Amino acid sequence: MKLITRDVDYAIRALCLIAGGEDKLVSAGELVSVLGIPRPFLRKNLQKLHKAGILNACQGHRGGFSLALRPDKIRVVDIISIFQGGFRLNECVFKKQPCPRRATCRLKKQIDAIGRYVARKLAGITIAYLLKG
Amino acid sequence: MKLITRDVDYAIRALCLIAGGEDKLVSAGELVSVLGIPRPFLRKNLQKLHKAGILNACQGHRGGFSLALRPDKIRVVDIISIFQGGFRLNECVFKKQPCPRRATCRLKKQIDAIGRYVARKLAGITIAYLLKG
DNA sequence: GACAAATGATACAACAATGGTATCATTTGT
DNA sequence: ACAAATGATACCATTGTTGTATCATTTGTC
Repeated sequence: MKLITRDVDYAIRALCLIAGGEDKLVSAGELVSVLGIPRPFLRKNLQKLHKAGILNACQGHRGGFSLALRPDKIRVVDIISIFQGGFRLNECVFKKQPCPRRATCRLKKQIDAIGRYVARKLAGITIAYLLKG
Repeated sequence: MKLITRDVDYAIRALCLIAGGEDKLVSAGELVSVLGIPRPFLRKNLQKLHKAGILNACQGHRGGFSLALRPDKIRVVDIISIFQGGFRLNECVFKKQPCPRRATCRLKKQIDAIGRYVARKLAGITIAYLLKG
């Protein structure tokens, strides 16, 4: 039950590095050598960030990636959404049926509230925030 | 990234029912017929709750389960711990190495704080609370 | 004591999610 | 033309979740 999975963690590290480059293009190769992360996995994940509109990509020789958004507009909750198809801590275990008992629905209400809190917190953490440490 | 998995959900429902029985023994069969849950799975999970000291079990004819603790002493966070071997929302993705970059550790601090908050909330939800809805 | 109804223990299996590989096509600076 | 980069896609290994199956043991009832 990890909040931050590997792909998300890698993505955040990569975004921090790319943000440090100040609009200079950063290639997957450079990121791999700095981060020590499996290259094909990182490449796949960078492509996802590109498709999601977080990164600009330039193909060809001397190509690479740069941020498509300002670092203070890139939020951890968005990265999680990209890699997990939306952020929810509280998917109902019973998708079809209505919850069989009231007690469980009372639980669901609490879990929903916790989920909203976590999402709000994760929306407050941006790449800019992580950089200025 | 579900906070409540099926086994935990089933366990909570079962505990609510058993708590309703007021120290009467409740058998797996009764729980199955009320909850509509796969019997062998429920049985396995009830055994876990027994080993964890949440349930008393009586073998033999007319046997079954009863609560080993008062309903206000059984917390959702404990049930999660039993089925997932401890509650943590924030396992470090890099177990061996220290976190390679400071930004990531700054993230970790935030995630840790969120994890503590969630654990505290889940410790506030007890079987007694769910029943008195 | 025999029997049936219950739990105890344990091993196995199907499925999905996570983490990672491999390959080939395409683009582009030199 | 060539090399260095990304784009697209398919595949694979490991792990966690969600069960199933089996047999042994206990115990109330006849």
